[in-house]
Amino acid sequence: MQDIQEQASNDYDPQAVEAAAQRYWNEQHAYEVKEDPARPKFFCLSMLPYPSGALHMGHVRNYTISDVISRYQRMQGRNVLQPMGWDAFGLPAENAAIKNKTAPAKWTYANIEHMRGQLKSLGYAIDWTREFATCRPDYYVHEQRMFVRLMKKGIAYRRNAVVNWDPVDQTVLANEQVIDGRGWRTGAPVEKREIPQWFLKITDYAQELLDGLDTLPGWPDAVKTMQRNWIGRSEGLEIHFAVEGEAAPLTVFTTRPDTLMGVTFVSIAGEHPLAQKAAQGNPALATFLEELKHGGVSEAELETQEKRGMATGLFAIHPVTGDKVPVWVANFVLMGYGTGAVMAVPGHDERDFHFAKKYRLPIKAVVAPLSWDGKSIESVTMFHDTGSGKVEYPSIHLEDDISESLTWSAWDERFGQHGVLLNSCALNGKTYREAFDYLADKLSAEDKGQRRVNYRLRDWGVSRQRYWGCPIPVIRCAKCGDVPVPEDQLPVLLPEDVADVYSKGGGVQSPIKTDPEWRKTTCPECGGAAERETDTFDTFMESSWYYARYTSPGAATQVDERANYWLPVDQYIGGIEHAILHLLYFRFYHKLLRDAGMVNSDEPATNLLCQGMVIADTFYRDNADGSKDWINPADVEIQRDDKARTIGAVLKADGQPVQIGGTEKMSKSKNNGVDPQSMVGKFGADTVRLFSMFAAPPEQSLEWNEAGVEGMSRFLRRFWREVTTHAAQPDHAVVDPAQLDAGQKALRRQLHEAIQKVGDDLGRRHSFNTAIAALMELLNAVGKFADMSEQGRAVRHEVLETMVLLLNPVVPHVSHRLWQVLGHAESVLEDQPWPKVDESALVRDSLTLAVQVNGKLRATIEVAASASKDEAEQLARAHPHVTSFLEGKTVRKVIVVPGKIVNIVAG
RNA sequence: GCCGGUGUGGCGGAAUGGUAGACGCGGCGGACUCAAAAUCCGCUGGCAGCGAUGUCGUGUAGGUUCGAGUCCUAUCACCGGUACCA
Repeated sequence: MQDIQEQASNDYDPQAVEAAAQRYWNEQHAYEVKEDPARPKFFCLSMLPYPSGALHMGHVRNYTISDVISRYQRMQGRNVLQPMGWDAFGLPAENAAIKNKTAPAKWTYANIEHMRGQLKSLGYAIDWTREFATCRPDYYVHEQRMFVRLMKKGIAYRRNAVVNWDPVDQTVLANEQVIDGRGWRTGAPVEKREIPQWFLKITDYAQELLDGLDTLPGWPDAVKTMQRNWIGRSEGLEIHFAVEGEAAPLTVFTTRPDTLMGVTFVSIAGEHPLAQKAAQGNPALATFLEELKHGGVSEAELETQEKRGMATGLFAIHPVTGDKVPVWVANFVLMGYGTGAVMAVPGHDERDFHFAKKYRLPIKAVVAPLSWDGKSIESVTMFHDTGSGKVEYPSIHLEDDISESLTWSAWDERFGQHGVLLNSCALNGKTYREAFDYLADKLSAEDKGQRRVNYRLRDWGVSRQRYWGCPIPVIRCAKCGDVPVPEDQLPVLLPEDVADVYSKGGGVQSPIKTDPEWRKTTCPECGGAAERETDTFDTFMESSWYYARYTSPGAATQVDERANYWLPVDQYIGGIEHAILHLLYFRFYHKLLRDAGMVNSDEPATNLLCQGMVIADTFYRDNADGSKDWINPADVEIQRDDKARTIGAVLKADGQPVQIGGTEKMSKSKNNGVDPQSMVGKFGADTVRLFSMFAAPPEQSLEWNEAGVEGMSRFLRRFWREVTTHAAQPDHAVVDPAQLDAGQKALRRQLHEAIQKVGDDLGRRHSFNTAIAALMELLNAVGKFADMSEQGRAVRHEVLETMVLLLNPVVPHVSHRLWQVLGHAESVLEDQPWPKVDESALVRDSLTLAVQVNGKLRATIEVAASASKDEAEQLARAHPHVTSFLEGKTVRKVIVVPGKIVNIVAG
């Protein structure tokens, strides 16, 4: 006790406080957990980091949110699991290896060592005994075993798919490596190339993934909406168009069969076999198809490029009318989506409309809106193709109005809407639904089509032509085809010792692809010579099941029975950038685990929190050549005018001005990154944690600002001083509510209001910034509270002791020490129960009501807490500010919201 | 292009349809100090006014409501995702 009192009298020394607390937690194994059926469990999971080299503020934010929730939940009596691991495979390791001429494994392991130390300095309540790196064979062996089982089930299969090809480096490029249509390293124009790839049939689970979203009230609506749209369920018809001179029909999918009679051509993808065939005798078309191969494969690139097409010379037969319609190749039709062919209805589809106008293809109106600007429609003309090159557009004729603007000469949104059919023979007068059902029945009966549910979602391509990933456990045998590696031969090891390849300047192509020996093996079925698959898995594969592995450290199988104690995850936290891909694969893989009998839940996580980015100011100077020198914010001083507005900035080193470049995501390229480690060294982990929780609500972007960090440090020092000063005073009495005077009651009420608010903010709203603000207000209040009477000191003691507990989830090191300063034995504070609200302390004698006249605030009044609506109204109407506004007016209505406002409506 | 989100003082933000700007930063004034730092106290959205107070104000334009930062429609700007960055 003596040494505690001595230390307590000293100023707050974060380094000493944090080292002591962390040492104690380690000695106590405070955050190592086991399954305990007697207690409610809470699995708090953050997205595992990629070991890029150094912890960045985005990590700190993610893991601090997770830590605050974890510690709070444990104080609620839950058995909390908070694990950590490393998403250790990935492209950056290969890029770094090429640059540094070293092996990806070595770089990765060194980064993990470094970042683990950084994470530990932040004092997270993590069970480190469960840590793993996904690049280790004892992790990925389970992934390989699952894959060979999925092959046998038909969930994993191989087919061709298009990739970005760099013709100079002779490698496949990731979408982010394609910049303006060129390879980032070589600058060569990128080409599309079809290669065989492994896929997982996520589309078999499309409906379940869609329906499952309705069982996740704890997920943000934005994420669920994005996933719904991504899955993109649509109901429509599959329609077969016979092709003149071809045996096989052209199959299209449409959600608008009601517009079938408006089809004036059919569009197909450049890679479509029919286009390829047509090009054989058509040099112009062959050249065009060759041109379509330029550029990358990303949707953003494909969708924003100019819409282009060319006639194939082939004709399709309209399945109802028997008319001939031309078949066009169009660059916006993609082989990978649906059937690679679409029926074109330029009268009622915007994209087809623009395409038809550009290539002077006929436009036919077959659906009329029910009304136009509220006017009823008299008639709609069909198109006329005069044959002289002059095109007349269909037009709508309204009753009592003749206007040129109603033609199809320019697109109008209403052309695409449902309406009543016309110019469609037997279908005339039918609605969308009637036409849909009529055609579905008719085409099915004639074997020309059928009803179909289509999904936008495509199967998950898991092959990567890279080295630093989990080898795909398949053997290619000339005789037996693709044979899964037998389970007793797993894992297929990725060789880590490839430093030689890189030191010689190699590595642009995968070392296991360039090594003639690695692939050699024998076929497990026929025993003949065979080759291994040299592709590796997409790294989303590892990150799709890591959460489950945390529950079963050391298990010989992928997971064991412990998984069902911990799963599903109670709170998942990560960046919004993962809203679709990772979070969809994560949900999909959980269903694969379930169907393999390994887990018994349907969804992997019940609650999801998506945090925003960490951003910072940018500063630069222009170079003579037009490039920019980016300057780190730490080296810059802001200049202000007399109203505190920013007017400029100078470099601290030379005092000369620098340009201000706006606030952007922290990145190396803009040199606006702030190193968490240096911040911890300067201010301590608690201050860094406190700032990252206080500066913004978790789902918004957080602007790093060092002056703000200093403010947090100031708060902790004041809190420290307040507690140590109080603890140095003589013993305090116990609070006796009956004896409290008005000032003591007011402070105590503020405390209990804070308990209520902080609990709600941390536990339910995840509104950490407002919880901290409430505690700052409480500290301001206790700082002004000069009452040294016995009950005064007792109230102060209750406030400070409670604050230590309320702040513990955010600043656990400070709380750990101050708990002892307040006379308690050293302990794990998460085992203290969360403070309880004393309802009697919340009672108020009077309330402040806002008084409005016609919705505008005119006065505030104090009313007794027990005052009736009538009393409040009378008091409000008697207020002089109110009477002056009511002069000469008649009161028409008075709205009284108890405890809030009185609004007098007068006129 | 498409899908999702965000927009409030000089700045980060608060306000869960009911007093817009809590809390923090910055700024200004004061106390302490030989001085500075640290610390403490006070003020701080714009305009008008000595003041009481009035008036305007939540990207822009409309609308719903007794009452809108919050709900609806349109629009602009920025951010995230767009299937091989993680």
